Amino acid sequence: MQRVNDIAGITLGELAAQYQFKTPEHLLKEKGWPGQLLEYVLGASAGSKPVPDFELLGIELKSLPIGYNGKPLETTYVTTVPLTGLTGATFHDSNVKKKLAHVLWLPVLAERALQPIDRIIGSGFLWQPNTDQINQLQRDWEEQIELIALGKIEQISGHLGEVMQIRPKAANSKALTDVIGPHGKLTKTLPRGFYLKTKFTQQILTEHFQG
DNA sequence: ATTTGATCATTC
DNA sequence: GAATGATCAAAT
Repeated sequence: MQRVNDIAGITLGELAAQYQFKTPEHLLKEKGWPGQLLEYVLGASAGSKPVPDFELLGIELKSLPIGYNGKPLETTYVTTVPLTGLTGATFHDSNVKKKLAHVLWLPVLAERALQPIDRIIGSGFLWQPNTDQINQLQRDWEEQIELIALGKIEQISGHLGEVMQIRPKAANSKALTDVIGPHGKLTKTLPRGFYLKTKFTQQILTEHFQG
């Protein structure tokens, strides 16, 4: 947290310069750059291993793009949606619950008009979901996972879920992976991910900075 | 080929 | 303008 507090207020460009990290002109082809820079600087176990960013602390790092109004500009990716082997799956054992058990939120002023290097790092904070938030996530998880388990994934779109939605998460719209089909047989579909709606992350910001 | 880091861009 | 759907690079 000391390192987090040390970088609050400076720009991504200044931080990248200090660590001799590359600085793209735009994020058209390096969409993950802000997160990768922050992981590197804060000492998160690099790479794309399916474990928490700070493995020994069990803490997940999430950068959160916000606008001049302080509100989130984008939904927040959580994890891949399991599309097979859902028999007996429960929210309690889900990757969603594990990922969100302990999060280091790091807001970044990231208006699109600002070049990536001019985006300003905000005040990061540790967060754990409260009972209400757990319950909201569980309801959304169960509703949507049930549809998938019943072979109805094609009925799922981004409008489902009160605070957490399922959307494509793939190289492109032609990528395919296994899924439970309408008649219980495996078929193919676009890989999906769970995303937190901005309503939810905004609530987290509000309760931290005003609560 | 998949997961993680997300943001871009079109649609509503 | 917000939300959904599409997409990109690195790491494994």
